[in-house]
Amino acid sequence: MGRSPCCEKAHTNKGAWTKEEDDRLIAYIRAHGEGCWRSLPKAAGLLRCGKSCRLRWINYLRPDLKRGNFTEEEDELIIKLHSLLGNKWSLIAGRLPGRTDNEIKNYWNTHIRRKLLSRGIDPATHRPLNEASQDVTTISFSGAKEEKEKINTNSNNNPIGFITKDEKKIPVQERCPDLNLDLRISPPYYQQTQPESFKTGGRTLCFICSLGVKNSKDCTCSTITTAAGSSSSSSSSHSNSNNSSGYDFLGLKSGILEYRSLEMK
DNA sequence: AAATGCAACAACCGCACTCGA
DNA sequence: TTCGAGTGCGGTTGTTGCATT
Repeated sequence: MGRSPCCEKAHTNKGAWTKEEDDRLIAYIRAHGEGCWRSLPKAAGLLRCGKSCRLRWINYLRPDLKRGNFTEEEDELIIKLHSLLGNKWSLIAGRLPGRTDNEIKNYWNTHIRRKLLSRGIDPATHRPLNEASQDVTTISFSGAKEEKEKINTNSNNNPIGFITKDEKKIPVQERCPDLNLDLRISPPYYQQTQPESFKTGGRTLCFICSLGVKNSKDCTCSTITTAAGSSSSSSSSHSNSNNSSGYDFLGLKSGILEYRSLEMK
């Protein structure tokens, strides 16, 4: 039993949008608001798939979009965020008002990658190119489960986590080359050493929450607060993450951009 | 002027996640 | 608890326009 198609492909237009289609979509969303993308095309009189309408609106027609070239500040911010978040374009876009994930992704692939390469930096690892092949232990958040399964699968044949390639055994170390946080695994020390700005109202935020991600399955606030002797829940940490004493991620509150949550558009 | 190569970006596709019945 | 619809995300492809030969 396969997945049902998102739309009836036989009667939908594809390719570039016409001015008339754009106008219809804008008019419909102005009148009825966003949402119900599947039923929108029919209601708006468009021969388009709902996903296509959503994409067109989000990436091109939304009134709050900032068109035009990226500034040098935006460039640097994207690089910093990419070094922290990897290819999480929607999260990166959440930090750049008026920019979309698609736009940033395209810009990264066409401009920034080359810019970093010309600086001698590997765009995937944000390390000097000549260091790229060195042993690096990285931590992945999103793919941790899958990677664990892969490793378990591999371990059926080689329990120490080696993969075989062209008769060579290569240690599996760089599991997420695009998210190199240059972190080291060590006993927790945040209780003593974390700067005050990393805490909210006396509570400590996990890394995920410090990024502004809400209700993430990767959130470890409860673990941390327990460890810190607090009885507060992770949600209370979340609710405090935007207050005046919240973590100033990348100095955004006081720096280039105003702090805003990473809630999706 | 025509052919070709390349960069930029809009759009598509498939998978994963969330949520309600 | 399960399942399906709806939606979001990231990777990839297709199209267009400009530069070069």
